Amino acid sequence: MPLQDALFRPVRAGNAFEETVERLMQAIRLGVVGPGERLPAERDLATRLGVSRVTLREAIRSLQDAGYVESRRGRYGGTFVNSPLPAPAPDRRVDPAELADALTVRWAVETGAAECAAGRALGPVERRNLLARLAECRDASVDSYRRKDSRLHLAIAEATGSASLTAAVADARTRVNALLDRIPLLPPNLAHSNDQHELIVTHIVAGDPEAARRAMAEHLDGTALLLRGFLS
Amino acid sequence: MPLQDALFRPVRAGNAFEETVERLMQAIRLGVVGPGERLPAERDLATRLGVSRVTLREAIRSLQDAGYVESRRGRYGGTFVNSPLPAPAPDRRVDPAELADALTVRWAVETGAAECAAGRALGPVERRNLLARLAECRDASVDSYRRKDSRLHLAIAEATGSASLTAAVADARTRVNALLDRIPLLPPNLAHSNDQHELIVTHIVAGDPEAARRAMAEHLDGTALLLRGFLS
DNA sequence: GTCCAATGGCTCGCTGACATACCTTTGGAG
DNA sequence: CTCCAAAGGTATGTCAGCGAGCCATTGGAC
Repeated sequence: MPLQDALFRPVRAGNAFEETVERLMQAIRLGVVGPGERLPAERDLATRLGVSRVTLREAIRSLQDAGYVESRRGRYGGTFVNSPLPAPAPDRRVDPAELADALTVRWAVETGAAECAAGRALGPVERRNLLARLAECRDASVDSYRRKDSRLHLAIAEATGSASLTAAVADARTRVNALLDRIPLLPPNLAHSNDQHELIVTHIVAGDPEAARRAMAEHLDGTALLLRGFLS
Repeated sequence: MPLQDALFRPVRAGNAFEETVERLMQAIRLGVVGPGERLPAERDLATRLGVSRVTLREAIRSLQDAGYVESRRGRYGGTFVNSPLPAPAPDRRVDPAELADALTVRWAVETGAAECAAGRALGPVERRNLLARLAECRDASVDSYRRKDSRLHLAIAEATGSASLTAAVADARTRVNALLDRIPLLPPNLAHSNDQHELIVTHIVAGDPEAARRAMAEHLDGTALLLRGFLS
């Protein structure tokens, strides 16, 4: 029974160390902490992540070894994200079930987020955040595009005011990004994406939920088609 | 920055024992394992949940103490869900932020699931499952209504074919159900719910994503309104 | 120049959780 | 009647992860 599989899924996705590495990688790959920027201090971060400082340090150490971050001691020191970032790990085989599953959740949570965000009265901070991310996306280089794109989508999720929904969008994007890393990023697609982004944000800012959701759905369908085309 | 709060959230929701208890309670409260039914065998369940049998047994023990299950030894023994179930824990204060957050995720994932399910070619098993749950819901007593209702909504999520989305819907419902337990369940609302359920399932079976989504949105808005009315 | 607060780096003992093995109970098969 | 497979019940040694404390380094404030 698949329902029981969904409910009796593992309570832990891995050991504390592995999950911590995943979280930090997620923050870096989604551009939440960009190249050159600093992670929160170890003591603070360990508390937020609910792991011991020892475990967090092991995780950071493995990111250092992989070339993602560098640590500096002393006051005003910290752990900084490298620029440029190392290339993602080499391709593994893609499980078609994982592809379908990831695209489905992504589609559900992101269209929901777009519609939700458009249905709320946005504060000036949220509105400015959206527009800033949109602009960054338009100006982004091919190298940084995936991160800027993710930041925009996360800004939309944030605009719903729901931390859980934001987290869900982040997780969904992380899974889809891992798949996107296996296919080429072509400038025409990129330009098309930017047009769609503009449309989505416009509808959200204008407070038109239906239109925002439709624009987001179309945008996501584009990526999904691309992925399915290259990977299956 | 709220975005970092969402990403640097705790890696563990509690210790292994607590999370295991939560999972089992979730399965029982959502009606995935109904009164009189048997949980999977300890060795099997421990493997699926990714915890040791010792930890699982501690969790089961605490459910026994709370009156939710009973264990019998010997072949054809096992751990069985009690009937009737004990009343849920007494009311605690409701955090308005938790209310808003829970309703937002629920709305996003469930409308997404409904639309997604309607957009797929359903197999005969899925179709029958949907209709069976719908019927059960209609015939349900006030006592068992919440469980049957949850089963129907989970069946819709299952019909998307995505295990992750199903899990997300289960989690969202668990949170919302915890809130619903604090307000009265009135027969008129129940009848109205059933009409909406029928509409939703009809649209899904007919393969009309837009309509399915709209019907689900309306259904969820009803519950949300009720909750907000009673709790804030 | 000196101080010091904030940061990363390190160590050690304690506890929760795990893997594994074995024991006990039960009810149907033969 | 006997046997035994499948289930719950128990005991033990090991280790990951934690908490807490201390050390080392750094650069701005004064």
